[in-house]
Amino acid sequence: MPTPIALVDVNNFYASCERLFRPDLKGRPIVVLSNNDGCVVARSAEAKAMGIKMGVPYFKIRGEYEAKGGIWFSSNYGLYGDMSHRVMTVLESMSPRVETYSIDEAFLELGETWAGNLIEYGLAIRAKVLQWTGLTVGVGIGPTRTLAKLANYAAKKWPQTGGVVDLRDETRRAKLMAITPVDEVWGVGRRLGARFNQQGIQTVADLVSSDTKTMRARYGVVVERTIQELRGHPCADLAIEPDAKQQIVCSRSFGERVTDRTTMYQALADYMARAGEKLRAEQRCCRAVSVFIRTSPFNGNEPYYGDQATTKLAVPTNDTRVLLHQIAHLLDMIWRDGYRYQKGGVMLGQFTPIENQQGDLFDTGSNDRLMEVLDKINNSGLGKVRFASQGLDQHEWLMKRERLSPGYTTRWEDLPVAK
DNA sequence: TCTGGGGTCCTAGGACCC
DNA sequence: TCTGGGGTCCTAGGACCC
Repeated sequence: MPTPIALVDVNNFYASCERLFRPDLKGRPIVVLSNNDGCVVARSAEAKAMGIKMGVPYFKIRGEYEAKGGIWFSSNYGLYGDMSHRVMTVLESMSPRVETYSIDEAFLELGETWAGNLIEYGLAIRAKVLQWTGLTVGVGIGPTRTLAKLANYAAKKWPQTGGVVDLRDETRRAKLMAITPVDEVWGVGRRLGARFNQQGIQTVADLVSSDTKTMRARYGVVVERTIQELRGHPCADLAIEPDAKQQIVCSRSFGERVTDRTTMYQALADYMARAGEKLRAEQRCCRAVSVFIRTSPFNGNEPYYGDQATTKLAVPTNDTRVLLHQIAHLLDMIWRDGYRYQKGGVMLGQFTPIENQQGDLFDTGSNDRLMEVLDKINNSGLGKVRFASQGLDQHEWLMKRERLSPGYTTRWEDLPVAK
């Protein structure tokens, strides 16, 4: 019998974070929008009940939604990141082995202390997270991560479970699977779901009872693993230590269309500087540097254009100046006049550890100190040092965030005041 | 007017090597 | 007449996740 695993996630995470500091919004529908206030990326229970769909462009629902009293916020990742950290800290106090899976989810290995009493354990987790952070979590328990995910789905779907479901019992599992659509399974997205349906696989039970060999031949090894996990055979361990990143991407949709090369260059320089910071935080150097630009794929009235260009550095680097230096010739390779660009970005890849760098014979000296000082200043919260190529203005126009909530937990000036 | 950002893994095919 | 087999690395594309 494999060690039981719990999947714990925060209900309506972003929307709950916003409401945490705005008790006056209790009972009101809340949605949080993506960057540029584009799509709906999180919904409160009330907004879900109104039928607001995940990922829908906000302008399509705005009129009706606001007429019905709906509230919206721009994404406040500083706030969500900090609240996430608090939740994870509580979870780490409840289990010695925790895998942070996303900003609002974690897998916990359940030790012997709690064996046989896992519903109570789940309830204890909920109570403690609520008391310490004010956020409500759901808990799904099973012998594999995929089953823990499924249990978590059930805990959300049926409130009478009290927010905790244990799927270690096979009879219970079979009952749930028989009534759960196959596309609720972790790893089955829209496309696979549609192909399964076509093949007569409608429920999770249908998938579990399918022939493994046939499924592997038809859909590949990922689907085979999913089936094994649904049968209770673990195919992956908990990833307690996150794997080193294999690529770093910094990209944004623009608040306004970009039509001149100089502006595009500044935007890319801005992303590149950010990518360099992330690279150094990972303690890595990179060899591959790419930039990409594209017009909107949604605008039928304009021709679409998008392309990317990559260069391989002779010597791996994490020096922002070297990275910035690549932009001009990469942009030359793909820039076309006459288009209204909607998005641009940079990518870094082919990483090597920082400590065993091959020295550059012709290098005039190490730049480590400069980058270190730069990062320290920029992380101090006291001010920002920028490269000239990023432009002198702060390009606030690059991203729209019309309704950004305060940094309640991350800025002294924004601390909520108790009355 | 208005459609996110940042990742992962797998597979197939081509280049290249011995 | 007749044209290997096995391996690696890289890239592009497709699928998925939150």
